[in-house]
Amino acid sequence: MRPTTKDLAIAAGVSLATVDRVLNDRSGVRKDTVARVNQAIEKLGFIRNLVAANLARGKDYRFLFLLPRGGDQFLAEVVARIEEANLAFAPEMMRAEVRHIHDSDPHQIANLLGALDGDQVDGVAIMAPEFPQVRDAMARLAERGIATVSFISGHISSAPEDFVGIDNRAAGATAGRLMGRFAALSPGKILVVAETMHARDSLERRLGFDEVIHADYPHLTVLPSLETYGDPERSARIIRASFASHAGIAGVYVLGPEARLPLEIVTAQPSRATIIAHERTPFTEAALLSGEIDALITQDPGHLVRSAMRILRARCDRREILASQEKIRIEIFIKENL
Amino acid sequence: MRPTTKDLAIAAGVSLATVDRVLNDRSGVRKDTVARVNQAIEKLGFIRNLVAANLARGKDYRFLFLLPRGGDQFLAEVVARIEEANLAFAPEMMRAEVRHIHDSDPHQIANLLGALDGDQVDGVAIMAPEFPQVRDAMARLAERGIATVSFISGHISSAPEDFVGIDNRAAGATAGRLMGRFAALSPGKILVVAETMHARDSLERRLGFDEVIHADYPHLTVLPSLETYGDPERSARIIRASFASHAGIAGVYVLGPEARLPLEIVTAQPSRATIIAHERTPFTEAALLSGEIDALITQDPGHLVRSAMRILRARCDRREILASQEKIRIEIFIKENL
DNA sequence: CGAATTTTGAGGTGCGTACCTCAAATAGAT
DNA sequence: ATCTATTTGAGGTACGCACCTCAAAATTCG
Repeated sequence: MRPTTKDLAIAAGVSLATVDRVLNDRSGVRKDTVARVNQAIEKLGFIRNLVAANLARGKDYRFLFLLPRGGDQFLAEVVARIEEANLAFAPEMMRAEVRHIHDSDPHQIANLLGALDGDQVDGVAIMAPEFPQVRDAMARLAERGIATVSFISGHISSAPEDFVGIDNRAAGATAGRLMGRFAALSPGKILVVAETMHARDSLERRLGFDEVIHADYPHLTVLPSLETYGDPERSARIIRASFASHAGIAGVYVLGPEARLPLEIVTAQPSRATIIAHERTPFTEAALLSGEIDALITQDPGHLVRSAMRILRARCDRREILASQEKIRIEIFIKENL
Repeated sequence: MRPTTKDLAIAAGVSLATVDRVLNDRSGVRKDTVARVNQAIEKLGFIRNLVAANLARGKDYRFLFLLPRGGDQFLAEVVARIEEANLAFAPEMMRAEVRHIHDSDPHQIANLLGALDGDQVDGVAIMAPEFPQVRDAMARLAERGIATVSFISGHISSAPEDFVGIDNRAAGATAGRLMGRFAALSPGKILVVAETMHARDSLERRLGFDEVIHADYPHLTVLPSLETYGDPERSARIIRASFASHAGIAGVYVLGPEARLPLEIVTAQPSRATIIAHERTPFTEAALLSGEIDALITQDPGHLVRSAMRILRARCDRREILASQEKIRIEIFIKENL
């Protein structure tokens, strides 16, 4: 049987009350007494029963996901996974809600974060670009005892366990390598399509992509990024124009999470270019199976969500996380392993 | 606040004892009373607090992993992940032990399973080939209230939630597709190396591999599988012989989880073949980074272990599992996304 | 040295459920 | 209607811990 607080008290020669004070680092215990209790913890291999602790505390964990407004399919997947996680984690007393933000308005985000009530929310996962104001607001939340993580995008410079997502540069490099290996050996041009290149994520992907292509596939020329701004007409115009003016387009790399728009236009072209896109959505999945696109670089939305919740919870409990479980992989999907 | 059993009792107009009987479906409750309680559950949206339930029951979950004897690096990874999972799941009162078996001796395995004591073990994850005796023994365990899952290999024909692992045919197909796309366009031969082709997993991988190559890359010829039997001398001999007798080997596909032996010999050959192997181990990882091999098809050992434990636990609690979390992915690693 | 302060102990209550006992109510059989 | 078997209720204890109070003990300070 696992040792309990009672065993600890006996072993340390103190009372239950003192053990309790040490465990929950409440004040009013002399340093050497603390040391004695900690020694007993070591010696007995005491593991605090979080289950019982949370029961006693009547604690439940309430988390908030701040996601950009706007409806790309990837985001929809994320939201669906949050719902799913709510079911899965309900027995463990965890709950998450989604709130949408304008991800280009740091002021609004900072305000929202500042207004959060520690009694209502235990942790926040924030998907937003890296604004100083947001960063500051997150720091202040931490001071008020509300846990935070950056989610999918932004603030990657922070410690790895403060960020739930992939290294976008590596993701771009992965795309680059696949493009290099999949595309024909003969010289050709690569079209890069993004919703916007203002997002740091897109820049990093492009960076990683270019790096690999330049280094190892000099016969391929990467064209300047096309930006769709999410506008169907603009997309159609600029992509068609590119195909028209550049003969020999060997590959298309669709950077952003919303691949549908560009893909519909690209696949309508007569060319037989290698196409690589990001994120697994019903649309990209179908396109991969039908052979319209060649590979998908993804991160698992379910994993992202659960990881964020587990990390937030570990923070609330001041517990270590299991790093290997929380590492988000850059996944490669082709038709066969979908 | 979430409704408790007390609220349920009031809402159903029965006592706590009766609610308890219904929840844990103990006998001694009339059908219509059961119905009344269930209605109250629906109406209040009662979610049973597993945390409190397990506390009250003083329950901990003790699982057993039956793994083949023998020391390939992949297996070592699995064992390491089990250790890790023990730490991570300790607060949730789950524990797992490893026991090694002779995976070619169904009799011994069946005996071992038959001798398991329901008071000592709550669930078993079994990694063994598909023997009828083992299957029967597993069925008998289920009758005695001990949960079972097939782990990584074997009994894939069972329901998906009885099997923790990947579809090896799809994994082979994935390898085939990558081989087809990575290897040069000119005709060439593909060497396939396995420890043994007696294992069903190997057969399925080969099957999937061949399927893709034959269908889409007719210029590639897949040679008969070489079997190393885990013997270094034999491996060296047969692999060198193959390289000597076949000019133009364009690719090497290493089937089994123990890639080290064949890889060391293959990479010593002067050829510049595309090399694809399975499983991520310190060795294959290094080989991928150094460029000696081109791609790795893997399943995440940590995920496998945690998934098995979560599934076993859900079975013990007679709970649904979250299928999307337990789906083991066929991962593709190249240098860039390692 | 005594007073003020800090540290510690003992004990209680509650979290939501499991599980047990004993008695009471109800149903079914004769 | 009487007896028996079944079903139900009331209440208690326990699980391991959090958190509270009050008093006793130890320590520090002037």
